[in-house]
Amino acid sequence: MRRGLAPVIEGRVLLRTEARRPDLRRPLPEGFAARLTGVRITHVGRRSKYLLVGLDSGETLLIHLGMSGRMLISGAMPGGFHHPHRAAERHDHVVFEVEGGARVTFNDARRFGMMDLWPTATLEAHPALAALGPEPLGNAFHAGHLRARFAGRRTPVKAALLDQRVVAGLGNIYVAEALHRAGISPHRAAGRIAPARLDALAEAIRAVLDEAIAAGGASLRDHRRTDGELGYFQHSFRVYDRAGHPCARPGCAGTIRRAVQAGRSSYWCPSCQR
DNA sequence: ATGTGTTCCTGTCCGC
DNA sequence: TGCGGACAGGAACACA
Repeated sequence: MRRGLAPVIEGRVLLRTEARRPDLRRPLPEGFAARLTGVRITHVGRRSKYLLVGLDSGETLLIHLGMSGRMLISGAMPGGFHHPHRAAERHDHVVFEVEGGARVTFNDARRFGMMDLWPTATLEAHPALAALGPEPLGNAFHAGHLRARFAGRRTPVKAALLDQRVVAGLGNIYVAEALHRAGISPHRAAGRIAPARLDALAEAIRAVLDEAIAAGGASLRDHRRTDGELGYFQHSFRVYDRAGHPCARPGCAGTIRRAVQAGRSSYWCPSCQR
């Protein structure tokens, strides 16, 4: 999403912002639309699952998509193309009009998304960001980090990887796919994984995320790219949403299973994930 | 401290 | 075709 938005909005002025309802999951901050009108977007960044839109007003707009949130670009598109604006649709909650003719619409059927404004100077102290673990694609994330964070923990590794304080930005799909690639059962206690297997896990996490980003994400139901197109990483799933199918690992004769852990579906191959 | 279960909201799919 | 129930990519919160 960041890669789709940056070429369209970075360096441009927000001419007008319309909040079509006062709240998403939580209330929008005081004066939301006014604070996002007549300000220039200096930078489009990301931390974990939060989009960070830096403004020359000294504030940063934080955006989380929740489960069903989309950021859709219309009007002036990257490369000088023009895509007609669409009529307002159900669940279009926030509309950004950008200098140069682009419009960005935040649509979120389930309204689990969030937006907030926070001073850029103290951004890392924002409650949603302060406790986050390292970026999985950054240098601070490696097997040694997992070893330290998993030490002594008896919680299933699936739950530990979904904990954003351990490593930032992994969701249910990418945890399932990474554990399968690393040959680790989602039920295994986090503190009982041999160091060599943590090497494989850290590498599997990076590989899954790299491939998923290149594919534009996974569009199972709700996810759309900023141009409205589907991502296609779902075609690369080896276990997620594949209960009853044969394991994709070469030479493995297992059958993918599904079980609920901590309220979320887990998918794994009992034969090659231990 | 560390773990699990519930909740927010709407849409879709499946079985009857 | 209609209806009820299960389920959905997240994360805050209550509680054991």
